[in-house]
Amino acid sequence: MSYDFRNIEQKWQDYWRENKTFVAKNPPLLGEMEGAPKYYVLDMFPYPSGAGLHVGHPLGYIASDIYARYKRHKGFNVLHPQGYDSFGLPAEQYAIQTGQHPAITTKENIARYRQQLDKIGFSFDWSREVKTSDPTFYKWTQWIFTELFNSWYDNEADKARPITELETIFSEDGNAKVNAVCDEEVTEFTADDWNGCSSKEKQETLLKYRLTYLAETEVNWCPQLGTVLANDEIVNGVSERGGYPVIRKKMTQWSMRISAYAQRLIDGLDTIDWPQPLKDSQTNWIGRSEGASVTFKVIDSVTSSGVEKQHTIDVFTTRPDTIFGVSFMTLAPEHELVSKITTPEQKAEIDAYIEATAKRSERDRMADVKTISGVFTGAYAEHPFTKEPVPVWIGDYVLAGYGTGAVMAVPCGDQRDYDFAKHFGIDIPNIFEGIDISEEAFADKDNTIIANSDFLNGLKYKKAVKTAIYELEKLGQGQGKINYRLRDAVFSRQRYWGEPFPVYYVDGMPQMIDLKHLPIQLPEVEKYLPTETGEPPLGRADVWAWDTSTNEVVSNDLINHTTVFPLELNTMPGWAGSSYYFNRYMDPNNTEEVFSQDAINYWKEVDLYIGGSEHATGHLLYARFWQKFLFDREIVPVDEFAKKLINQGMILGTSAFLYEAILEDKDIPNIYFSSKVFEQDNIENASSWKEKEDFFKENGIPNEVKYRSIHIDVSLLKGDLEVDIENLRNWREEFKNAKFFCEDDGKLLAHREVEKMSKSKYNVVNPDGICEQYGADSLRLYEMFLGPLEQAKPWNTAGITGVHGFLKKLWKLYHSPFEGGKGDVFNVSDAEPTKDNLKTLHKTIKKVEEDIENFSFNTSVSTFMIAVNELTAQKCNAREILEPLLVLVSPYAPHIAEELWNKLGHNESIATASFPLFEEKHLIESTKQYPISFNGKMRFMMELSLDLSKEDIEAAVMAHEKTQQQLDGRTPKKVIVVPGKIVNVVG
RNA sequence: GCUCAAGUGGUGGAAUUGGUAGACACGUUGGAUUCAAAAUCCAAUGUCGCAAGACGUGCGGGUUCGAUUCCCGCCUUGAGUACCA
Repeated sequence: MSYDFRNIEQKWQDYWRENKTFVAKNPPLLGEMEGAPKYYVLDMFPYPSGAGLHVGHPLGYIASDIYARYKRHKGFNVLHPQGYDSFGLPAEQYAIQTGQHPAITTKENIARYRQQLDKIGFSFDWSREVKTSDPTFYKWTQWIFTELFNSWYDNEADKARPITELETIFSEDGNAKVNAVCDEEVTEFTADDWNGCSSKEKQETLLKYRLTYLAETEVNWCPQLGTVLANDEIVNGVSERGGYPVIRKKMTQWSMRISAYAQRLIDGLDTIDWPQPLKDSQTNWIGRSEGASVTFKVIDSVTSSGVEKQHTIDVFTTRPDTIFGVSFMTLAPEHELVSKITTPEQKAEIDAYIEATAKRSERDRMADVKTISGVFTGAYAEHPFTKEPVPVWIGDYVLAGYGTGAVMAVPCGDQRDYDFAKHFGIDIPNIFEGIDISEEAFADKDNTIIANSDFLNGLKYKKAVKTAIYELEKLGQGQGKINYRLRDAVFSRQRYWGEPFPVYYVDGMPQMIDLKHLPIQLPEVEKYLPTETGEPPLGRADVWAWDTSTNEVVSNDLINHTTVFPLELNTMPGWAGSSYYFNRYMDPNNTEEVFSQDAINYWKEVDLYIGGSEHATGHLLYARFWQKFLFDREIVPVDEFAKKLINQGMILGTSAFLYEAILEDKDIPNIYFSSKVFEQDNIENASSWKEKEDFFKENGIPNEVKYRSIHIDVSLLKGDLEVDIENLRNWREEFKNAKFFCEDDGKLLAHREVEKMSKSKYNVVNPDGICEQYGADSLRLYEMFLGPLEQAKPWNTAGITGVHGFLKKLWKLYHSPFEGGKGDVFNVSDAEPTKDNLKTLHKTIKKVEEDIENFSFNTSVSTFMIAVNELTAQKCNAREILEPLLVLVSPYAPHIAEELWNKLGHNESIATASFPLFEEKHLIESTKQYPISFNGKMRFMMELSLDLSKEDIEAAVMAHEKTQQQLDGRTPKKVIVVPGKIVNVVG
């Protein structure tokens, strides 16, 4: 009987499902897992796109599955769940185009994903499946939102606290003593002020403290998508999805006060085992910088509107030591003070500049960083120490969104200020001792000695900073400050296919709907576009009002603003559900709580999280934020959700291209060039090449033509390069009647390039086809064999024959009688294993165990191959060897392992078997002799076996032929003896 | 520009307390088997050289008896990030 992987794989996948082999147990129902340590292995759950899985998707899942299966063999109670991040834009876009409800598309896509995943033989506990778009799941997303709303951040305790405690403080002491993270413009009030406020006034004030709050914010608005985007959803100034332009726009939006957690998000990185590049990019994204805030008074504030008032400009600087180098100030064009301080003479010019900048998109502004532009406002500020007037400019190199949107410009110490000053002929005073600044600014902190700066003269950077801050504080015009780049996260999206907010509005103030009435389910709408009046899609719903007397969603017609109120029209962003789903897996079917305390205290956190690095500043940052919040509010027991994280590398596709002549005349058939003639004969530039001219003449092509390379589907290739012309003609219309300029042998060759695997590049390889042809075990082994898990690597299906051959050999090892048999009899005996058999087995145990613990899955596949080759050569059929070997292989190739395990007479799944114990004594081998390096000092190397005594080894060393030669009869001074190691013999 | 990671055969990649570089696999070539093909098996396969041998881990130095591995300086590629004051 040969290795019939199709039947074997189907059989065992059915078996696992029917026997609930991989269902994880929660306390108190642990059963035989009582007392076993827990281990939680998690994959980043997929977005179920319409395109289905390609071979790149399962890479991380296979790795985590191997680890999960290994941990089961090691006796752990393993939680290894899977689910779907099923809210998202593609389903909504599809709905807009087709009218199909996103829930239906999503359901279909999930079914397809599940089918594909099942074929690969993962040990997921599907009884714990979660879907973010499922009301039983988003009920808890809504609840966490209300918890955030009902919390504020206390800087003293450095944690989130219930908002009711803040109300108590306000009613007793006002807000003077409260040190909270809140909106900038909060004014001081006393207990009496507070108690005298109306309910609405109180709500307005509290909103400025809540961890999720409504605010008029400048947002990234994408008109084509009709929605707001978060910073991490924008790449190079255009939307990540679709690549549409993004503009700045003011809107009332829900925001999350993630900035309250900025420092803890940095500090927490030290406590978790995540890849350094990922930590770096989070640290970068949060962007902590230490410095000072400095207040400049505006002189003689007679403004264009004629009103006189003392204005001040606050700036943030990391270089307060350079304050005597200030020769001007720059405000962002959007700065609110600009209109107030501009002099009448400058008003026209300023207005023109602001208008010009506003028109430029974010992208233009970023692309064009070299051009220096700005306008003088006519106003002057007073230098805090010298009291000299400092001209105030506006310029678009200052960003409204960072710091205070204003800078004190020190041209001698900052290149941008320097360029600006040079361009507009502003003074560049030098405050650095012994530094020439005639060519460029001097920004090297370490070598700074301050000069021309009054009390700072002669000081080095660190001391000067301290002194400057001290002096500023004395004046009451500044203080030390830590600034973060991280902004609060906008939480509203103008979309249909997302979690609805559990929020209704009374008199314009948001009210939370209590947990017992959740979930608030998405209403039906007849179209998924924003309304004609620009409201989000939920504005189209007829039944979308909240009846506070019945606590039900009712028809909009009933809105009376006394008992029935309008509901929030926005929905939550994609990262809402993914920010806590890992906790929900611990107790996914709980209808009373998000998870029971028993469950969360048992599983605690994810032990191993595997996923792509593209989530570094999105999902992984938000999830850490929510976890810290839930920890503060004592809903979870740990404040980091994942102890260890691994980024699997991307699997790349090898795209195929043909060169196409760009023809304007529609009557001429399309012309495509084989890659070799095109590249080697340099067709693009060789205009007078005879053969090409003939070909062009024949086909009526003008000689001056431009070319481009176009993707063709990789499935159209025969072998590596050759294109199947017939199939190509049938593939797409443009090739039907095309002409092909081929190689001399008549072949049409494609040009290949490695790129990201994607449907639009026609380079995807589908895992289903691989499973069909080679089996899931081959796919699993091959994905691991390709290279290190973390590394990006191109896919090449051809190589899979290697691991497939290994599986066949493995099968044969258990079946084929070695002498003269037919090879179809199961042939495992109770014979004593030989020394060589034991050595091979234990070598393999050691290596495979080390490899799995180090996540070097690629090398253990080689180890298996070597083991099977050796055992075959040794004609080993001893059960004592072949049984543990299966356990080693089973995490990688579970189906074949189950089948052979079953044939060995086991009724239980191999998943319940223990990982074999490694015994060093079996690695004993006879003394191995290495070539010896000789360099006058006489040192020699030998690898010595373990079972020899010291005397034996010394005798072996002395008897060694080359040692004898090189010692030339002399006695060595020292013999370093370490059994099992290579040793030096010093002569 | 800044930060990080990585450079080893035709290809994917192995080897790090410094110790026979190229494991394992793909590909290629030759052979066996076959009417033929597929499949399978055997052999060869870093470069130059008939050979002996020499040279070889991006480049140039250094430490060492010995360097893919450690140190210094460069080059290249990839990823992330960017008027962040």
